[in-house]
Amino acid sequence: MDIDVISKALANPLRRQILQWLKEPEQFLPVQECGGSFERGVCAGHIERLGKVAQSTMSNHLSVLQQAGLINVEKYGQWSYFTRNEALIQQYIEHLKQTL
Amino acid sequence: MDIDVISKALANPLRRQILQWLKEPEQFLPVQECGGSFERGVCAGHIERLGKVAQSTMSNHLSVLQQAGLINVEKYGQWSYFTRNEALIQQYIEHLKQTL
DNA sequence: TATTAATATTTATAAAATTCGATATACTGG
DNA sequence: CCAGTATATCGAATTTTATAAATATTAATA
Repeated sequence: MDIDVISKALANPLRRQILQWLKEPEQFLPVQECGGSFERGVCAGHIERLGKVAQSTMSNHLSVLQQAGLINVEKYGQWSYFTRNEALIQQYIEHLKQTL
Repeated sequence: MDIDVISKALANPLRRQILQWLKEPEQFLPVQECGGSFERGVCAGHIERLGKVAQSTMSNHLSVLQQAGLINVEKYGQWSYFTRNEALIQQYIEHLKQTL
């Protein structure tokens, strides 16, 4: 758990927003467009359409979150499915409680 | 409580370190150099000596923390005494627990 | 009042982060 | 193999952040 990398990843409103989208995707996305469920997570394309930035920009944000360990990626075919890393998120909050 | 400003203030290792120094100053500073106690907080000069950066740099970091509301300043004579804003820090952690 | 000390502000510069278009890669279906 | 789709990476432009020297401000003191 790299506190510095995580803190920097969270120091951006869109990246924090992405984590919220991933928390309750059904609240933001039509489930039928995602193969009927979000079991595998949310694919990059859908996240891109929620944020109003270029595809490469969103891809970069997802990469930053991933490098911080805050989200996980699994690839199925041509899609990348993103999910929150709840364990690390909780660990980070716990760390802040102890050290901040 | 401006989450974005706070998150950005915390996205810097030295600023997080400053919060730690202010948490337990007696662990880092000789109390006799501070008028016998840290009741008023820690003055800028001592914080500057703990961090190995220029005076203006540290003053700027303190200003960023202050603008985020994470620390408070009180001036006595020519000194500025800094203290943690525990309430806001806890509020921020609580906010993360709810929204992150 | 002149001097010194503590801190803040200004200014300049360098480094890092953000954004996006273009391109590359990888997979799918025909 | 080719065309289309999804995603990642590269390169450049722009913005933000970090740093420090120089200067300004404010208070204490000789």
